[in-house]
Amino acid sequence: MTADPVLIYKLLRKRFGFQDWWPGDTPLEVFVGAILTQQTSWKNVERAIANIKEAGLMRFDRLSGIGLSRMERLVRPSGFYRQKAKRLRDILRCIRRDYGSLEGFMALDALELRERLLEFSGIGNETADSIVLYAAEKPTFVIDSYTKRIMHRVDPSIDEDMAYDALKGYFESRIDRDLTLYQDFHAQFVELGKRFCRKREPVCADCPLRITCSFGSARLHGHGADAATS
DNA sequence: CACCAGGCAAGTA
DNA sequence: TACTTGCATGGT
Repeated sequence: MTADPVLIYKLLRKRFGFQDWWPGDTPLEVFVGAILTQQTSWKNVERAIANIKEAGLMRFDRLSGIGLSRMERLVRPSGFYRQKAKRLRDILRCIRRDYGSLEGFMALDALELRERLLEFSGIGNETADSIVLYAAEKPTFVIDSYTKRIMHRVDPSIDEDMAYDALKGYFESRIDRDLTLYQDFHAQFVELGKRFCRKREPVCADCPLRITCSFGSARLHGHGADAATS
């Protein structure tokens, strides 16, 4: 058993391949998606994003200026629509007021950008990091519930309730700060989590990665010899 | 029917 | 700090 992030990434990458995750057309689309996907399946978020696009509003100068009721109508399929509409609109207006454009805001360095994002109501740790990593494209490590669950199963000494910044630091101190690597690593965790590490998924105590026992042939955690060497 | 999905914030103790 | 509740739709 190991909790070495570098090895875990190699195994996941070999098993699932490069993910090319979150390929939004624009930084704004990624930004909007990051907020709308909170506690919501991506499928529903796609509907909301489609609504915005079809209305010709997926442009910062337009979306930051629409009314609250219209925003509510647009994002309704993503759930929590009253909260999300208000928060999204407030955030976009604030960025326009203080930075003029989304690019101007995204031009802040990663740490500064993260701090500014966390000041907004509606943006917490995971959403802030997702925006920095996938919209602004600056290397910061994203932690989500899958990451915590998987790491806990890989190494039970890692508490599933571990503080966000602590687990984030765990990865960032062990992996080179590379944009594509950080983006793909998080994507790999989500892929593994969705398929083999859901809440009620049985834990396999015999497997080095304690995820499940039904991984298929291209073994991630192989019972055989190549798990730790490939 | 219950439970979950790529969280967050506000309130309470 | 730690725990609880509200937010709301859609899928299994």
